[in-house]
Amino acid sequence: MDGYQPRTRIQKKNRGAILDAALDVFSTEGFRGATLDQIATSAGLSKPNLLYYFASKEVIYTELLSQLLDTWLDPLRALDAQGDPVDEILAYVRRKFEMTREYPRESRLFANEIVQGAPRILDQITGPLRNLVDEKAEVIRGWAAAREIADIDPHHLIFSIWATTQHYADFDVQVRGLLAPQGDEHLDGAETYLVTLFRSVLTRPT
Amino acid sequence: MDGYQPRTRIQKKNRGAILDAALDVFSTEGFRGATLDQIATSAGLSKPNLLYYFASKEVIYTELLSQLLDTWLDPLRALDAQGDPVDEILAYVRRKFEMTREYPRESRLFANEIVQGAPRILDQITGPLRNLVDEKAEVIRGWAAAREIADIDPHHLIFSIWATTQHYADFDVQVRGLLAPQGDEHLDGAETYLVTLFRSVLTRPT
DNA sequence: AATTTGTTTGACCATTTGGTCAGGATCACG
DNA sequence: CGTGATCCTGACCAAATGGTCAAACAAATT
Repeated sequence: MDGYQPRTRIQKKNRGAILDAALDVFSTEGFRGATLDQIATSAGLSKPNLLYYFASKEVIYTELLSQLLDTWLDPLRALDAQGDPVDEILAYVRRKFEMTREYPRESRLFANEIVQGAPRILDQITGPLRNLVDEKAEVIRGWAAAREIADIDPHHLIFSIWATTQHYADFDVQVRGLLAPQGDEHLDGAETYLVTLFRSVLTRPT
Repeated sequence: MDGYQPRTRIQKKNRGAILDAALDVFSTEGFRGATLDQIATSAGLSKPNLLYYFASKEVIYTELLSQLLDTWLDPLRALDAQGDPVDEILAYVRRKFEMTREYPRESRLFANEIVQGAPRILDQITGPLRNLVDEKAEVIRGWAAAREIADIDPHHLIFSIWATTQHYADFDVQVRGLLAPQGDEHLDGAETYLVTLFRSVLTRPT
């Protein structure tokens, strides 16, 4: 997505620090809400110095987004048409959940972007994402047709997997507000519940 | 939440236009991303005129949020401990889905606020929302204990209902991008799917 | 050590933006 | 019709913000 290679050790360090700080700020403030000063300070740099490494605010943001999208699709890519249908889909649920657990900031960055109409990522959605989703939806449809899983719409199944897993990252503050004084333990309960939820609908008698 | 009563017909008209315009703008841009000029123009007023009706940007925003939260809770409030457990929960799913279908902008406004850490609504969440959720979760727990529904965690059930229904409003642009050239028809498929999903987990053999 | 290359900064700028204000226009009502 | 209340606007302001630039400073390289 971006041909840039850090040339020096300082570049590597500072670009990394900037992207990490930017992820913090963008994911909680959105693109417009974030300021270069915030990002710079959080990265331990001055604003002009930050702009020495990245040409503009926009460039930092799109860099983050494109880095993100790629790893974001990995769990779905790994869905194997040759495997056991129920196992494969439930394994996908688990991988997706692990992802939001491991990378909640990335999830929120993405959520911010989409909720606001995906102004800078729409082509990625109707392009690569759509291709992958259509491909895997076809696999799932095949399983349903062969009666290896219940007869359900693959796209809506995928949407519901995304929605339920990402919810714990994107709406984290609400979830914690409702479950306090629990800490992170609820995430284990969530995973168990979600696997049960999807196993139920996949294996439901028809 | 707000003791204001419009005194004249002009006030009624203009305050209404402002709130409607503000809902458009805030729900797609977030609080910081929205500008008073955008809202004023979209409402057909000048900026100073807008500020004649509302003291500040913040006031417009919080007015919207508090109006919203109240109606937002209605579907859950209607969950009746005396009714048939499965029917009650599935009816709740349908009501919640109707809500996001009818008020997608409100859903996105709320999503924006929560994703960004709920800075201006957190006390509403840990207060009224939490009370209601705890109350209804207790009802559901009772049904599960009486084996009238499967044994599942009520809170996670509620979260998954929220997540899946709101997904179609909050991630609307993504959903459409992946389902195009479909128009709004997918929403019927979504409702059918969601009812099936939750019926499956509620009635799953134990 | 000298020089080239890479890094950092303070000062600065133009634009955007939330908000103010004095005065003018319009409306409601006696 | 007159008058007080309501409504509206252009001009203005201070702060915030994305971004520039020349010059100082540090690292490598020879």
